[in-house]
Amino acid sequence: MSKIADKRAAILSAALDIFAENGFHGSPTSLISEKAGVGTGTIYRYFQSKDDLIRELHLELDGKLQAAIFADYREEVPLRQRFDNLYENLLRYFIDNPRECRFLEQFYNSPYGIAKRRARKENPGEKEACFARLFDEARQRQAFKDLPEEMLVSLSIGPMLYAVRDHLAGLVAIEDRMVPLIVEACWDAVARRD
Amino acid sequence: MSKIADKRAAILSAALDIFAENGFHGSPTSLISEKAGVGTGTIYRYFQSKDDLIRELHLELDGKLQAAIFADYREEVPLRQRFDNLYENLLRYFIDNPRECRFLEQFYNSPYGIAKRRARKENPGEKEACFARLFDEARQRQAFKDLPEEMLVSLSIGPMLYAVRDHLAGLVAIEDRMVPLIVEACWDAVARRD
Amino acid sequence: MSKIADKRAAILSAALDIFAENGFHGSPTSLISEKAGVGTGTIYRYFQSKDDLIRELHLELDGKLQAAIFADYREEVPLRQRFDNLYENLLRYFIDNPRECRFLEQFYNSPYGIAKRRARKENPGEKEACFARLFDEARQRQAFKDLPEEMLVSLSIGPMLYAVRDHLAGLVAIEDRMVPLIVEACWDAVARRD
Amino acid sequence: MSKIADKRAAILSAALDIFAENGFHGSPTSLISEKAGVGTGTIYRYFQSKDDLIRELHLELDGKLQAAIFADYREEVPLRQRFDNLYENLLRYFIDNPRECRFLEQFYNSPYGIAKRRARKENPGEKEACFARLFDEARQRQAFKDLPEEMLVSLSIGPMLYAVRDHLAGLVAIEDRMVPLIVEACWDAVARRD
DNA sequence: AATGAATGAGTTTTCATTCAT
DNA sequence: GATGAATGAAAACTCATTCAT
Repeated sequence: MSKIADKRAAILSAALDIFAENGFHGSPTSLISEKAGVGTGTIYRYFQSKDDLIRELHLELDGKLQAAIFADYREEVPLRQRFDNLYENLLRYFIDNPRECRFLEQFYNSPYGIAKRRARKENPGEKEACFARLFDEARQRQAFKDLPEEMLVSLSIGPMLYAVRDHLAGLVAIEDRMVPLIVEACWDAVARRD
Repeated sequence: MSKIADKRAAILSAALDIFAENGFHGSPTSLISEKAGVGTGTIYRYFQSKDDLIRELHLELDGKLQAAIFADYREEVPLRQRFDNLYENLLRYFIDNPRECRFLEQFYNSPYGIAKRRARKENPGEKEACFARLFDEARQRQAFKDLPEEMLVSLSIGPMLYAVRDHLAGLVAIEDRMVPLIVEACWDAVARRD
Repeated sequence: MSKIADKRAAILSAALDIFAENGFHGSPTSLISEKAGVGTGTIYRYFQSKDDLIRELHLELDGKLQAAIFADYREEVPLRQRFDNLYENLLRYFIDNPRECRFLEQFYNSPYGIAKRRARKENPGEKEACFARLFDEARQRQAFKDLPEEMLVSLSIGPMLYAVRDHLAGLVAIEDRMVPLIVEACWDAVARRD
Repeated sequence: MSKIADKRAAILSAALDIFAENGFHGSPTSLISEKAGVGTGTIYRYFQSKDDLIRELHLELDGKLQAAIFADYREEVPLRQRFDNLYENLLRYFIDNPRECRFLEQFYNSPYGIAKRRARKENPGEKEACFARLFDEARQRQAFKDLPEEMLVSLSIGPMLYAVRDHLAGLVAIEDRMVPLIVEACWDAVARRD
């Protein structure tokens, strides 16, 4: 790891801490540079602006998140098993990485994130495609409710993300035994009842 | 409607517009007063500070939201009917009032809102109690999954709020025919499968 | 006393209280009108501006002060007796009227007061003339130090005003037995030593 | 002198000028920064707030003042000589440094200064102790009037400070030959008459 | 390349004054 | 005459960004 990468990484890590704690607007760049152990000007050698730093941080975290979710993904296993695998990975990643979760939550609720998601919808990546295939297959098998694919994604991910949000806010406690039940809730939300 | 209520209402409405659009921090009070058609100082005749304005706006909207949800609520109808009634009202309110939805989403994700929700958990109001009774009854009848009440609330409300969030972001379109299906998704997320 | 005089007097009294407590700049006119029990606009029916209110209040208090000092003044008694009489009256007035003292102290240290005193020097009133005669007589009799009259006034009044200032600030306590000693200090400051 | 000291000193000097002229409340920070030739934000790099700037400026000036007063002080010379030395130094310092005098006058009449003086009374520094010893010694020798030490300080300093105040206001002119007479007035104010 | 002092536009808030009622 | 709601200019202070070193 080069010196350059070190500084960049230090800035991103400090930014993550502080954004997760105080939000984008409650986080002066001076605080970030201080926590990162670099000069205030140094941020601007690695990032064009604070906004750019936020977007780059998102890219970084989004990559890690996808890697975590798809770490042990296998297309060939049965549908339900694939679903459970993805959602459990997602849930565990957020529980284990609260800073990342808070940042991403914030990001996707901000103008930055809304634009990003719109762009991604137009131009989906490999992982999104994988997700889409899963939901498409389920729909074709009549396993899911008769709703558009994007709606099914929202509905199935909602239970988990709300549970995590309240867990991180200290309003509920997700214990280990609850993990499968939460994943089940995600499936049940979109599964067709017989 | 008196003159006094007019100004206050104009400020609250302008603030709602602008907060929903730009977030709390992206909304200078000068923009709010301009949009409300009042002087910059006038905001401070009705609200002690910008923070106070945010909190008062929340109170206002929270009251309206609760009124909308419980508009036609009847304790005596069957459990599932009560559930469907509440969740459909909630969904329709947010679809019909996107500014309110965005504001509340933001509020409950901010330090203000997290504190508020903690306080409410300690000291629940009448409506919360009503909600709690519903979930308690369902659990006693073994209708819901074996999870703490708060977790069930998070899980059941998540599908809808995520669907609405994406709808308001323009990523999916909630059509009228989907409303019962979304409500069903909320129920299914927490219902016990036989 | 007419209604009109009542309101005016109420405003002046409230202003005195608040100026003495908080200083000119720490005293919003709204606070003054509230304490006076009148509308915020009413002040501007009796006074052209806040500055004007301050100047008028000064005039009022200055009149009262002079009346108090000269209440029992008699030109025909011996010099020293006249001096003691004036200075004791002054000291007692300030001890008994701390608000007035604080206001006047402030006033004479402000741009308003400095201009006022310059004007008065150019164009002395009856009481100033009386004072001047006293000091003039003393100098002619070689009773006072060889200094200009105004300087003698400053030197002789300084001990008392500093003692009162510190008394009102709570740093020293002027007890009754000290009054003659303080007056004596004023005399001694300017008296020629033999 | 480093660059950093330059800016700080420029701000303090500009602030002194403007405070002395217009008072604390009549001196916007924007005026200070403009006069100092720095940006508006720069003040806040060196001082936490305007209040802090005022307090720091006081500390600076108070230090200089004490240094000037005690520049050639010697404990071993006779009492009267020590007194004359201190008071003449004080007088000359104020005549030579009118801005400093006006600032300090204002400061000690403001809430800042009153608190400061109370604190100093509780917890006197080295110079105050020196002053106290002088007055104590004088009282034990029956040289001074039978009054508490603090009162003697007020009475003895009053003549000079009033004379200086009126001198700086342009109402009297202190000429060089008057200096010993003014110092004598200070002594006479508190000295016991035989 | 890295720094961090300096900047000034932009933000919240106050308050003397006005004017419609 | 009296009111007090409304005003907006002006104040203190913040912080993303620049640039000389």
